[in-house]
Amino acid sequence: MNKRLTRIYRKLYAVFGPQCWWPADTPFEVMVGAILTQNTNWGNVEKAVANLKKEKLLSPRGLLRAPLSKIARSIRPSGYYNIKAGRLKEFLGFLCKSYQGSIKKMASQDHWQLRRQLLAVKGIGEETADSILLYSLSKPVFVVDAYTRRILLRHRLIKKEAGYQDIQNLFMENIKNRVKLFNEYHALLVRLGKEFCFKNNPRCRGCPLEDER
DNA sequence: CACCAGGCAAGTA
DNA sequence: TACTTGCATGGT
Repeated sequence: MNKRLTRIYRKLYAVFGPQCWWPADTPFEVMVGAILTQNTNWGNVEKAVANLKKEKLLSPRGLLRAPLSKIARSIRPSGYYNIKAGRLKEFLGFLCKSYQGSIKKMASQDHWQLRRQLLAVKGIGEETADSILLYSLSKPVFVVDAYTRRILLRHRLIKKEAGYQDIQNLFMENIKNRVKLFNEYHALLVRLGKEFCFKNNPRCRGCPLEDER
């Protein structure tokens, strides 16, 4: 157990409390949200998801049936809407071909195997795959995103050359392998990042980890 | 006006 | 392998 990572988690949890991620009504909604939130503000994703619900498109069958143009129109607020509409279709194609459109069948697959399959889908990279595994299917996989990298860099826990796998391994080899822990830890890092760790403007004033650096 | 947000793929050298 | 670029909306 890495003391530093454990201490940071305890401190964040003490300050912010449980984050209860992922904010969605169904596992499928989590998967769709994971694709829509790529390099995009979450508030815009919520608007897109609301549109999909309104159009009755937020289900495997709904998205499968709908033409690309209709999906694109619905998810417009989330940005990159043409790209993302295609990515949703790609994902649906995978879900149907490999698991007959059944989330349940998908969930019963070994998660490292499933991770490889997801990465083979055009439009699903490491963060999106891991978000689906952890937040939709409750698999013990740590999610790494831009905030995670930025925060670890500022605390000198990683080098700037560290890749996704390096960062994921750092967590998975040094904290307890629990879904609940992975879930809350990543969500807390995002929470911290949103409030105190901007790209070119680290707002250290008042940051709960001020004395950690 | 500039910059940012819970990335990814494709092109280039 | 290691950059670079396109994709796009909405908030600050």
